[in-house]
Order: sequence, then structure tokens, then C-alpha cells
Amino acid sequence: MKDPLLDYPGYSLRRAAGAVMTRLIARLEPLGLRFVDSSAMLMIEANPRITASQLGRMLDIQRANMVPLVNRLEAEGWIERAPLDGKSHSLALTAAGKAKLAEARRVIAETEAELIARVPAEHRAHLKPALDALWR
Amino acid sequence: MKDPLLDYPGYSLRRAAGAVMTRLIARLEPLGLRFVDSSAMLMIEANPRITASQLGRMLDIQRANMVPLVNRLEAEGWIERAPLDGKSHSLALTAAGKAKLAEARRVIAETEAELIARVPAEHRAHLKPALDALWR
DNA sequence: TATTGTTATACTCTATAACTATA
DNA sequence: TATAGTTATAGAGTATAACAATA
Repeated sequence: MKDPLLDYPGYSLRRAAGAVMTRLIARLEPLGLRFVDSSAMLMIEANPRITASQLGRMLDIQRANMVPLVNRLEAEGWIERAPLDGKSHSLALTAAGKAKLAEARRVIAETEAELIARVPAEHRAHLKPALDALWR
Repeated sequence: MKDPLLDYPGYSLRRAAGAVMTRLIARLEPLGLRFVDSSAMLMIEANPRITASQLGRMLDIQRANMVPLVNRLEAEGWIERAPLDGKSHSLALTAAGKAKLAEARRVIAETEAELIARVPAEHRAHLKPALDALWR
């Protein structure tokens, strides 16, 4: 069976991203976390008092779609909102959120390590700069 | 604003794939094609008389989700079904399908060329082998 | 005027379970 | 028994439009 799609780097990119994401999502699921939850919590930890709109811009998530996400993180007790001014709220991790993020960071590190290990050594250093050129 | 996600190759992989797919989808849309339509038609062209189930396995699409896809391609007049045996049907491109695929191939080639052009020359040859190691 | 947070909504993609008919 | 095609359905993820309150 011929597979003409294998000639396209763009197709390899899509399939590789899908495979890696599937592995990561499967590992986050037992922690009660979606991929986007872990991304958001990493970003909130690094930027305390960030707002939902700022967070959405950095993660490339629409403002409207941030609402259920932030609501869920708050309902789980992982983040807290505090009024910044009359219309904005700042987000910060709670103690429970920091503990949950520590768990998430372990499975993320494990998945990233596997990713690197899969790439033949002679290509390894080239992967991230090549990828970053495609979207940054 | 700090962005800890930039340290993760897996995150770069996801964002790069998203960016490239967004560009390709935007170019296929005026042709009345979804990404999966163009993938399926390339595969059918290269493998005349392939069945929907075989196609699904190669594209990593569930058998059940092939039904509306194949129905749509047939309704557009781009593919034809022919009974293979009592339970299977073979798929093949029609003349209209081949013409549409020629259009699709042009925008795909254009998008792939841009992808390559974006990657700094010293990393180019490493990208596809690195990506393929992640899913094949 | 622009931005934040929000509600409502719709569409695509994907996953699962179940059924029929045929190999 | 395993596979092909199919139906129905549900859950994610994502996009758009609109609104009130505030900067």
C-alpha cells in the first residue's frame, strides 16, 4: 500500500504532534487534568496575578473559551481569583493547585524525555529550533 | 511575561502543527475541501480500489467516522464506490475528483514549500526524520 | 473607544457502542 | 470468528456574536 502523505513534512508534523499529545493526555487524565489545565497552571505559576484574558492570549485560546476553563480550575480549588480593578481578576495558584501542578510537571517531564529519546541523536538539537521557526 | 511552555519541545510541536494546519486549512477552504478530504483523495489516487476501512487505518480515522467523509466525497462527485465483494466497496477518484485533487495538490505544495522556507537552512534536513521518529 | 468578563450557540473532530451482513 | 459498513450518540475543542461594566 502506497502512502503519498509520507512525502509531506507537514503531514509528519501533524501526525507527530497527534501522537505526542495522545501520550501526554493519557498520562494527565488519571490526575484529573486536561492538557489545557496543565498549560494554564504552568503559566499562572510563572506569572502570578495574570488575568484570564492575558492567559488566553498566551495560550492562543479565545477569551470566551477561557471562562469554563478558569471556572473548572477554580471549582477544583486549584486557582483563586482576586479583583485587580473594577473589571479584571488576577489568577493565582492555591496550595492545592501547586501540589497538583507538581504532579503534572512530573508526567510532562516524563513525556518530554520520551520525546527526546525517540529522536535519533543526530537530529535532536535541530528539532526545537526548527519547530519554533514554524509558529513564533 | 514569562512563558515556561517555551521550554518544552512537545509544546513547540503542538503549536507548530497548529500553525501549519491553520494555514493549510485556510487555503483548502476556498476549494470546498477539508484537510481530511485532500488526505483521503491523495491516498485513493495512489491506491485505487482501496476500501474505506483500509483508508481509515492509514489515515488513523475510526471506521465509523469514515462514513460521513466518504459520503461527502461521493456526493460531491469526486469519488465512486464499486462493490468489491459482498461486504466491501472499492473507492476510486472520478475525473472531477482528479481535477479537484490537482487543485488541492497545488495549495498543499505551496504550503509545504513555505514550511520548508521558514525553517533555518541548517535545521531543514533534520526536521522530517526527527518528526517521523515520533509517530512511525 | 477599547478591553474584560460573560452568556449563548454552533460547528468540527473524535470516540464508543451496537447492529447487520459477509468473509 | 473476524471484518466491513453503518447508525446513533456523546464529548471535547473551538469559533462567533453579542452584551454589560469598566478602563
